Amino acid sequence: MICDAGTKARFTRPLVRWYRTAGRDLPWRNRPEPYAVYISEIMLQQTQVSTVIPYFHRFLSAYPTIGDLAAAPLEKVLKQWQGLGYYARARHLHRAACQIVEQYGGAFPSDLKALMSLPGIGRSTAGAILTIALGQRHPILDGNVRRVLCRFFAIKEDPREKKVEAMLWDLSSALLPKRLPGFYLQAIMDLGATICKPKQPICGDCPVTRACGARRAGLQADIPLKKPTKMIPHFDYVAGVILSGDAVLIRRRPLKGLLAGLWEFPGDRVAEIFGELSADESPEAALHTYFKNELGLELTTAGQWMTIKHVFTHFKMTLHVFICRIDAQLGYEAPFRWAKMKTLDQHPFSSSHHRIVLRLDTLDRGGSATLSAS
DNA sequence: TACTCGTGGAG
DNA sequence: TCTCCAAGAGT
Repeated sequence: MICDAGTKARFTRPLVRWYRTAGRDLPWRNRPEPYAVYISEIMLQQTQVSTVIPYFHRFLSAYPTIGDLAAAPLEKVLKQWQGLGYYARARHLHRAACQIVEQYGGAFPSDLKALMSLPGIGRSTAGAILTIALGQRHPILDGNVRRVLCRFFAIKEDPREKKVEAMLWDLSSALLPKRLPGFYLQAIMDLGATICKPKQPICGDCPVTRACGARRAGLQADIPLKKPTKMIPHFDYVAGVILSGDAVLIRRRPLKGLLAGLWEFPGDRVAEIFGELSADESPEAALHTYFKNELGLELTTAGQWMTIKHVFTHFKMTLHVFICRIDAQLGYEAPFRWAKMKTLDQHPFSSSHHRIVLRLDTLDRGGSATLSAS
């Protein structure tokens, strides 16, 4: 794919002109320092702008500088991240902040390779930070740029193919203007987000519609090539809300894997508790077996208390929740903990388990309504 | 290369 | 209700 000077001019000039009037006013654009741009770029990975905005404000308020972030315990950072998903981002963010403080004296690295060596920062994120915040000139290749370039240059091949991806990086690099490259990067991302959308692009409002290859060929809906949808499995999970006095039993998930480092109500996958062969056991029986095996606890539950359906990236979950009050508050060791009801919501929970926290909170305030099912 | 890793909004 | 998917990176 060639990109001569004329093509470049027909793309970048109208785009930047369009951005001057149609660009979005986003909070991190008022804070051009590397730290704020860094936080925004990490939060925006696979996450929509409208979701990120409130998190961005809260995060910057809690941790105004990279030093504040590095000094905070990981668990507090995860609490700030609660509900945003992809929690490895928060763990990497915290680790990277510590590294920047220790290795660079708290000054943000201004070198692409140095930045990319930090956890959670790939080529695109590093390029965006240096270009937008420091005025350097690096290409990016995120979902917006990939889609806009595939359409503008009418690339019909699969953009996830290594060869095509390399070509897109080259194009992204070749199109970078010498003047105000950071301005241009934000322009092309805005175009992808508001005009050149995945579905039903608004070609009539596009500043480069006349030179767009896909538009000319009428292939806007077919470019970029979509990957075939894959069936994802469904699993049944159980969780137990164990109350004793004014405390609740919770458990911290391991620091690797799904929802790493978050707290949850103890339980497991039903098939994991019984073994794969006996899948027809009831969730309630599974929960009893789990508590007997893990904690030597004989539960008495009165039917399902909540049912929570949740969809992860690669599987669907039905979470069967049971509630039970016990007398003795046994001193369980990590990763288990008895949390006072009032401090429960200070722990970071996954979205599905946080729904249990909220329900528990209304029950707690409600006073005597206690353990009735509904 | 292919899989893992969340969530909520839009249509 | 179902499907798609949003400023990717790590393994």
